[in-house]
Amino acid sequence: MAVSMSPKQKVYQGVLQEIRRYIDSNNLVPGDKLPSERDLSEKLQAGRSSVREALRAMELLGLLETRHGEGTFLSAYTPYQTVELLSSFILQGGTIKKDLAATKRIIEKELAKLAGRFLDTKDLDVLRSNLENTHQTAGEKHKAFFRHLSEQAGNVLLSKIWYLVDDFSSTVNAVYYEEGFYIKLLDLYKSNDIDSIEGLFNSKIMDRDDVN
Amino acid sequence: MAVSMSPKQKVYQGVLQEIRRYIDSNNLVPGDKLPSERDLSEKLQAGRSSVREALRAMELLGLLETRHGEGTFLSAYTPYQTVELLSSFILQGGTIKKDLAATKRIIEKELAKLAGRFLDTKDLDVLRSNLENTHQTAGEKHKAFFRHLSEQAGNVLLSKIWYLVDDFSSTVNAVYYEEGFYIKLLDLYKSNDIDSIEGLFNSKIMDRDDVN
DNA sequence: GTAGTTAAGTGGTCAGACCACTGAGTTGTT
DNA sequence: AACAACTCAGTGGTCTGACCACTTAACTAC
Repeated sequence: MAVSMSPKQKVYQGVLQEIRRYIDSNNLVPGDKLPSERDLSEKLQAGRSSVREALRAMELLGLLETRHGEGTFLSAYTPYQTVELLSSFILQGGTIKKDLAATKRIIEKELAKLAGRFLDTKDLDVLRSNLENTHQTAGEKHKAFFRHLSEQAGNVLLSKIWYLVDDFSSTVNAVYYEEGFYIKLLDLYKSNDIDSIEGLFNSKIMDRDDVN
Repeated sequence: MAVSMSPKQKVYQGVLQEIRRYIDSNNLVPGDKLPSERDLSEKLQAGRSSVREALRAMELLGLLETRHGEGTFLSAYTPYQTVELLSSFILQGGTIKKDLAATKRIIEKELAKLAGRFLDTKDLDVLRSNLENTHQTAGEKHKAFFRHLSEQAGNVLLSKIWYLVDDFSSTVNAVYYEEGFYIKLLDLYKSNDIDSIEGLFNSKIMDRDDVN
């Protein structure tokens, strides 16, 4: 366990850092292969079990994917397992819930404004037909709606943050806006009135929380 | 490895489920103690290392807390450390650099607006004297300024996100605004004109990037 | 050439051994 | 009796070495 560590950090946490550094310095992208567990164990001078603890944790977070007999691969962030696990621990505190909802709304507002500059008629059609889809719940529609917006916003970082916050938010409850909200937003897009988006999002609370 | 499992589920995932079920059926609340690793290992007929992989993963998610020599305890779910880890991964990648400044500005804007509702005269004095500190670079002043604001904003999650974005941003170049910007913001606070903050941040580009 | 076999590499899992830390009981001193 | 020091069982932290299961590619036999 020679992974450098200042205080009483656990070995697996040190391994976590090292793996992160490795990914960074080698410019690995999703799909790329990581060294084998035995390799890592030797290079980092840590037991294989410690290396595995780090890898398993990262796997659960959706950061990487392991294929038996093949190896461990960096994966695009797919939070499925995380969501599923976290969702069963919902009972907790109000502060977090409040922060999540507020932060999510802020980010969605800004994504909406950013995207507004790039949306064309086709995009608006997609968004509208998405709202009319009867096979989705309101929560799913919301997600699809803003996913599309985030793709058009031209700010990858903000989009990723949205994914993250939205994901965590989902573990608490499905948050979406009242139906008229999306319509109004589309109207603003159509009339190219980007400046009014701020006001729309700041208008009185219109969130809906699934009872869950 | 007798934890019931349909397909080729890994043992640690089965353990995860069982622990979840245990918590549920025993009505454990944050602070309660879980069975020891050896107990779980025996009860679930799984190797201790597998049990540990599950526990470590849950720990990383912030679902539980382990105290050396004492045991493993259920903890209140705080997504913040997870956010931190995931963010560090999200922040890797090429095109993101150019989004950093924009995202940072957005978050700072919202923090400024949120904090505006809570700032008192003393806070304003602190902020002002901070600007007049001659021992700091413009980048340091900026950081201190918004750190204070983030503390007053009352949204821990958004603050955390700011920290991360700001940190990463620092590794690229020091980003701050022109001196008049902060003064104007303080004036808006003094006159309690929160609504104009949006406009201030959206006004023409006035960022300064250190060449670094 | 193609099908089947083999071997190396890799993740999956387990058992057992120590170490380090905590807390409660035990002992010893005053 | 009160308090300090010690002891020890319980628990997490870590490592090692051993197998098993799966994948891939090289090799062999036809």
